[in-house]
Amino acid sequence: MKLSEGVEWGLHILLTLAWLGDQEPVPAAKLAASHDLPAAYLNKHLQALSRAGLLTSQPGPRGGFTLARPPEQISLLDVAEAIDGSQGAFRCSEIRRRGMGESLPARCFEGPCAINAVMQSADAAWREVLARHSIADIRGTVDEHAPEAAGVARRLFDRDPGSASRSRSR
Amino acid sequence: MKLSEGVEWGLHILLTLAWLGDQEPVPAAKLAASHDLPAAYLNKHLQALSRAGLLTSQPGPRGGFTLARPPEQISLLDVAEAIDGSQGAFRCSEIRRRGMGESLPARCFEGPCAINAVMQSADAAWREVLARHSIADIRGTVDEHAPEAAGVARRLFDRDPGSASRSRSR
DNA sequence: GGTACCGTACTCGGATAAGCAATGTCCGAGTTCGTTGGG
DNA sequence: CCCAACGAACTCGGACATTGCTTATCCGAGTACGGTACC
Repeated sequence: MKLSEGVEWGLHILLTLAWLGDQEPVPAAKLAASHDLPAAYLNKHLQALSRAGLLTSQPGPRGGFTLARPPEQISLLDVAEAIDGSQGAFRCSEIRRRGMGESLPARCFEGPCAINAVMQSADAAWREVLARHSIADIRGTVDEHAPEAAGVARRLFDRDPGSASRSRSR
Repeated sequence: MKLSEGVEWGLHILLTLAWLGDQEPVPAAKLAASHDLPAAYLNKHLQALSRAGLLTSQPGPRGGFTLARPPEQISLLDVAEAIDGSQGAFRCSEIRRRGMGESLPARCFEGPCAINAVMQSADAAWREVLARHSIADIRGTVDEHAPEAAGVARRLFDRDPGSASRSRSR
């Protein structure tokens, strides 16, 4: 069982966008540079986040990606499902019906497979934890232990309020 | 994120062995036939269960596999980890340190990555549910909804107490 | 001077290869049982 | 008749192909901006 590493990338990217806190689109190339990631591949995951409605994309010059919702309304589960798919880890193939199961009456299979039931409840517990935490929560925790991080992010993307040469600095 | 389908196989096989409830070894080929599974591949997973100490194997004629512990002491987590590995789903690659993270002081990285912390707690919740349920619990649930299943299993493996031609029936 | 048009540069978006782990298969080492020959 | 040695069959155990999915990359469609020609 292994989660796609794109989930980790997506979470860090969304955290970075949450730090910027505005609606200026950020191109994928700059987002990739912010964490030293391969730009072409990150683009793929950004599209998945866009399709899931977590990011809004804008083509053309001055285009890029912005958060589609406030960070408080984006849970870690949203990100994980957007990138890794919403299917649970365990998929019951009903092998209880095969082999010796074929000689059992149909009423034995009316209820759900007991093994599957426990596995699904474990999956639900996993999702429940992820749904409880939002990107804003992560931002809060990091700001507590590393207050400098938010400033570094804003400076990297020319969002420093102290600099007057912001609009046309490229 | 996808769990190996071998986990499902292993759970059903262990459930079948729990129904037999004795110490007579059962060869892999018969276990495979009981659920219509490819024998050669099932053998691979049985070896994993054996290495993990959940099954004991015995070579030679009249050899096979037996439960190494009573079903009450085998949790679903034991089976999942034996077959799919004990590594968690999320693996933090510390990308917070790369890119813009390089310009942050070292003290920012003393604490664990906040994203990783939440993901690990979700994994812990998943494991906790699986650790709470044993093979014996599964057997109890199935016996409740499908009481015929245990008998079919015992008959398939010549464990029917009513038949006198048990010892030398082959 | 103002306005409309055009070319350019930059962006996302999806279609297209490469690598690797999970899946699936096979044959050899080891052990037990039945048989056979001898005492 | 009893015992010991031998051969054969059956089992697990690990080494060897193959498939599918994750990872990785590229180029094309579309858009906004800047410059230029015209009114």
